[in-house]
Amino acid sequence: MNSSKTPSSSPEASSPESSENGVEGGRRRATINDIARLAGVSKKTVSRVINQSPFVRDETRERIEAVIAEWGYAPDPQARGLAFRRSFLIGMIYDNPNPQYVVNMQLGLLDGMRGSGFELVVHPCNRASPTFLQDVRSFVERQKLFGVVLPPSVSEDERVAKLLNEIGCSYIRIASVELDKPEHMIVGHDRMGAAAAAQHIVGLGHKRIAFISGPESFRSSHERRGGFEDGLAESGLKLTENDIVQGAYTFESGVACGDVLLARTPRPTAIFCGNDEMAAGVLQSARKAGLSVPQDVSVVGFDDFQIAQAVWPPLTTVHTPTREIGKMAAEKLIGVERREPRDMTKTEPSLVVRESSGPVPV
Amino acid sequence: MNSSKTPSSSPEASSPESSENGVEGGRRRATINDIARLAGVSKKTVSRVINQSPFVRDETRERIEAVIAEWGYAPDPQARGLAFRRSFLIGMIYDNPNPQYVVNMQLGLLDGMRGSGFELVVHPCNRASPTFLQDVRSFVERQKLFGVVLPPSVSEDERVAKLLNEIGCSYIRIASVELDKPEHMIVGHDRMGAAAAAQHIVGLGHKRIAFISGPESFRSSHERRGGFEDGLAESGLKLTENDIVQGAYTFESGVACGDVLLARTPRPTAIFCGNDEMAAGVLQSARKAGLSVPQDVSVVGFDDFQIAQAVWPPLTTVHTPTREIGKMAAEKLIGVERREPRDMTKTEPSLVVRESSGPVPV
DNA sequence: CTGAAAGCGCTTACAG
DNA sequence: CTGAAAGCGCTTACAG
Repeated sequence: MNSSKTPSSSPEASSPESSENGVEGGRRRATINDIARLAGVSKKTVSRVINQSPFVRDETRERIEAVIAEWGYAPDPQARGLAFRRSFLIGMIYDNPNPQYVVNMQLGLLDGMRGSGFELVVHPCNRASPTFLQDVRSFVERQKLFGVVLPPSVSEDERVAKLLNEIGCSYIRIASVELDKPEHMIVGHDRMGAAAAAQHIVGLGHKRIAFISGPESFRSSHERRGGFEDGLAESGLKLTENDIVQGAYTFESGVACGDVLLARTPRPTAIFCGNDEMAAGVLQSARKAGLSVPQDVSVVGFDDFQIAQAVWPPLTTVHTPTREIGKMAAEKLIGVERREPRDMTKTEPSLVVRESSGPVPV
Repeated sequence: MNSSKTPSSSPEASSPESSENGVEGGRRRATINDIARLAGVSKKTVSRVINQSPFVRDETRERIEAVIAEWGYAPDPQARGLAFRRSFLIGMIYDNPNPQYVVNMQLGLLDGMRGSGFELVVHPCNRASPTFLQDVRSFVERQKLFGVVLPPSVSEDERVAKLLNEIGCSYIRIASVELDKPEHMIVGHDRMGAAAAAQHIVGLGHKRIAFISGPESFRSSHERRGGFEDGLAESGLKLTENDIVQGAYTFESGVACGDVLLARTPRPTAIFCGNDEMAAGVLQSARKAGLSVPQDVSVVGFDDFQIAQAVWPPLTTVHTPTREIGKMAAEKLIGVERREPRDMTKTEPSLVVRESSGPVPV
């Protein structure tokens, strides 16, 4: 059994390399003791400077900071974490299947953590696993995580939030609705984006409009549908039961739903899809049916991931600022004070008009 | 200046939450001292069990393991790392711009690390930055990384390998050619995949064949080109200077190169592209020129990322087992002994024939 | 095969 | 405003 729960390369077991590791290029890294000695103070005072304590005379602080800078000293996060009983690691726990989303979210979190000394540990998971909660718990507890960021759909799992509260781990939930206290939330405002899509479609003169929804289990499915209906309502339009088809946020489900909708008589002249993947699927379906987009039918997506520009015609879609949202989440988690007030418009979705939408056919 | 190099939420500065953190749900986690006491041995002996030392009597070991299991004890990686002078974190340092690649690589690394107690810290970087090497160095040294995995193109940077050797950090380079000692390499065999693509194209009867290359700075560009030429050579065909156009592995460069190639007289009847992105671009270009794929021109890609199936027609391409390669890299780094011998065919690229390639037009 | 002492590099009370 | 002592949870020599 090599599935032991501890790293297996131990010193006593067998480590051929360990002997040569002592002889590294360059001199030993400075420690807090070195800095204290060099600055002629106790290590506690150096510690105060590191931790930005106000109880240090300016003169002393400057002297210490000079020594720190001269030696390029950086405190050991491991030792600091051991004493703090809390590491300087941020966990991202997620099950979102879209690579573009995942990568943009990671980049955003890293943006928000830059220069802070924190590092990002990634932790994909499976919410359906019987050991899911136990996995999350042991991940958080073993690493003594400073905090975790939860994108959808993990963010929508109340069991996870409850667990995190119980074990006293800071967390930020990213979701399309306010699911928790404000200090734990970054909200995406999917409704606004979907409403903008509705207005765009209505503005083009469409009346026979269909909606392909994401899966029931995602809050964003409901928000995007709700926002779309809000937008239509402004022009006095509304979706009937029949106008809504249930997809699964996948390309294949988009093809299937497209097949259903495009076979109808009368055919819808515009289809709003819960995400780009499904919109790309509808494009595929239209091609099979010999229909032109947007001449015969307009198609609008949501997310503005790369696929939106790679398909033909390029998709009109709702851009979501995933990376910016990630940045905000990280900043909130680690408690960064911002110079400028937050510009809320930067995290709002916005409509991007491309070539997959056009006037209603005559 | 909040750009201090240490986490800013310090106890002395201002931490409103810190007081309530002491009162967490449930009892304190067990430590090595608890286990030692409960098992009636010294902590050193518990340590020996944790580290799989052979110098423990079987009876003693079993008793200790029983206590460990009963209490669900897991050693604190932070304390262990402090004593070891080495953390149990694996870094992935990368600059590959493709989200699908990045996510699959991460998943593969995680596959290889599962159950080992290691965690994955992600570290995107910019090789062109003047502080690049310094950034890598301080990341590795500060976190006392157990080791790092370098996908292309970071893996191709000799300065990074040199640095890592100097500071004594284990590393695995993932590349399309053997750039280093075998213990530091996982090789992708891009040549084989490109040769298979050539054979497929030749088999379809094509003679006027063009190649869109990736950027000079990526080794894979050269390997894919070389492999393609090898494959053609088997049938006595060869590429002239004129048949090769230089792209940049991006969708846009694919469009541009497609525009150039498809405007020629006589037009090539088949185009092999260095990756899927560029192949998707060529599809776009063909559409603009009013050409049908594969009736007028066959297009073949490389990678088999999602885009290959989302475009129309779906791309014939070379599938690369990114995730499997990541798994091997992680296993090699942490020194996992494998039950079965490695199945090399699992890391070889393989041709996937879809609808973007067909017989040469008559 | 097993253990007591010292140490990894920090921070926490507690003094002054 | 500053410091000496003890401790965070492990592992390393060194003994036996």
